[in-house]
Amino acid sequence: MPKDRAPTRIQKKNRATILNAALNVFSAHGFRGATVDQIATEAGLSKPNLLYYFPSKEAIHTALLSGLLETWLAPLHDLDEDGEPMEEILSYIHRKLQMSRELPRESRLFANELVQGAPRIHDALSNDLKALVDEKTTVLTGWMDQGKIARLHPYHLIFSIWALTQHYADFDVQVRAILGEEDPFEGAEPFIDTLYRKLLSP
Amino acid sequence: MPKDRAPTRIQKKNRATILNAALNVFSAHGFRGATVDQIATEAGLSKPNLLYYFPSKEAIHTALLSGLLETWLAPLHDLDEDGEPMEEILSYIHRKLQMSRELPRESRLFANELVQGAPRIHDALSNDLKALVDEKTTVLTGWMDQGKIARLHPYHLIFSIWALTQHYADFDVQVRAILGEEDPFEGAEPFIDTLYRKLLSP
DNA sequence: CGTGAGTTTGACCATATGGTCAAATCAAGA
DNA sequence: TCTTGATTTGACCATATGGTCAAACTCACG
Repeated sequence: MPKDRAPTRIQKKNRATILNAALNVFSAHGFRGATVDQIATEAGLSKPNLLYYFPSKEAIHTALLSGLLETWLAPLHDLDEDGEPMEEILSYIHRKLQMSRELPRESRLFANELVQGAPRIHDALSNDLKALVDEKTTVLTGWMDQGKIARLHPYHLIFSIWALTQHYADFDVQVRAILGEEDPFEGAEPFIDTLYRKLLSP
Repeated sequence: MPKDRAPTRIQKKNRATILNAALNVFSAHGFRGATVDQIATEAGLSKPNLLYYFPSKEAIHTALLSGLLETWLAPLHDLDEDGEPMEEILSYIHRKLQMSRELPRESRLFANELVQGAPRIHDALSNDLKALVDEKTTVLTGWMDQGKIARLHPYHLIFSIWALTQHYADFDVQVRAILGEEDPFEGAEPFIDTLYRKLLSP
């Protein structure tokens, strides 16, 4: 393995290449379904060379997940207590849908992990994620108390946003099998927007 | 393999046992993540004995999927063109949520398959599923034309129902990590009900 | 250049896994 | 009870897979 000094030019490039290749493979096949050889080939490296940069398959997966968790939660993080409630929420939803459109691999990486019981990120869920959600539901409840948005179960409101937006990335094949040529996001955007405008109107 | 005469008592029992065990294992680990040994152990049989009833791992998986697809689509099938629109749709949603609660393994079996691109059921999606959805969206559009429910993109309306209801089965760990002790379905039921009443009101 | 650290790889290993087979055991009807 | 087909299994096989290692090769820098 590379010493833990400042990473060289080559180390930087290869680590990034590997993580990108691993994202392709893990998101498409899940942890168990992905093979180190597949990732190595995808990255254009030999297997031993890949294992020179990461000590194990598990290490690559962990590096990916923890590196992407922040990105994944950023939209919710940005929900601003001091903003205009309806606008803030709709903007959050918009950013979330945008992520499903632009980062479907990341969405499926987490989906794979969650569907199988999140064996490798259970801690992050009950700690970081729960903390963030608790913080933001407080904000939502505040807005409800002020009558700015309709009173709803704040946790389920957030779940619904996750479900509706991530569905288009996670179950992409199904959506496309039904819609045919039509671009899923074309119709999803106004549909979801309408849905939440109606739902949240006080 | 058993001859294709009328199945014996033992054949019936063992096939059922195997499919049930396989549902446990496949839904928890995905196709690639499940092992024949695991399924055999779960079923209380030896591996060769299990392979006496099904010719391969793939065959078990296929048998499961095709056997459960009907069950899975039944609620949508039951959506009755001649019923009262709002009531019909809310009833469909209710049945769908009930399935997430009572058949989470089945939900995750399909979720696993879909997230990974549905390599083994792509045909069923573009044929059976698409046909059924097309049929029912026609009904929905009819109701919209009559002004019985709000005008919305009918496909996305159905997607939203799938997303919101199956989320509770597929991402169960995440939901529970955030809700803690609270029963997810306790709050989900009224939340989703409210959501669609507001959304569908003309 | 020369040299040592950083990088790459062919060959290899242990284990896991899907699947096979012949022999043994069991069950039910004549 | 006897016989025959159904059922079960221990032993085995080929392949796939995660991971190791020593030797070879590159590259940056004095």
